[in-house]
Amino acid sequence: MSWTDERVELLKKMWGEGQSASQIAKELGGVTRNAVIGKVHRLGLSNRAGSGGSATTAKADAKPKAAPKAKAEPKPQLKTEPAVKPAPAPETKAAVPARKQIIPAGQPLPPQPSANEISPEALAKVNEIEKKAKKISLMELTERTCKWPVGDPATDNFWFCGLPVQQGKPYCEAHVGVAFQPMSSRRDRRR
DNA sequence: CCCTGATTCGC
DNA sequence: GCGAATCAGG
Repeated sequence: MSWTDERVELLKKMWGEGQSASQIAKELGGVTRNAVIGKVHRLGLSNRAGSGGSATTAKADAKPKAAPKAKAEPKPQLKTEPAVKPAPAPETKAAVPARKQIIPAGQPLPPQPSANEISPEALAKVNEIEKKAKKISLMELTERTCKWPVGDPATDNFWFCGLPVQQGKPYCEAHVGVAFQPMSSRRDRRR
């Protein structure tokens, strides 16, 4: 794969939007994130518009041989929020009323406050991965384990999914699928 | 361990 | 110019 105009365009666009190199690479296909980063640098747009913060940028030191070269080209651009809204994480749902079986083990209805319609596909997916779930305990939760609760916390039939989370999200892909619905999951019921 | 971007250097 | 390998930080 070569860097055609279109691919470069997409690269620029995504980079400008703050997408990570790996995401860009994935989107483009046929290239690794290294390639993307390399290209980004060659294009001279290494620094993104004053992003607040993360990035390990500006680090050219402690390296054996390296001529410090500062190449900063201010690139004006508007940054539009990608609309990544944090969703309420169920996490530690403490309060378990005296009632027994609140949640049928087979069908998790976690954080959704209001009745929420979840696409059947997503649900099916969840049920499937549920089998593969690592079924970890609260103590075993880490930043990278899916924190989707399954079962009744009041019983020992309770566990967390524990599969690898989707980066930046508290859940694995399948659970992200049901936790974050596009917005209107309603199939327009023709009326 | 997962991810990020940065840099170097052989091709 | 390209990008894998490597580095460095979170």
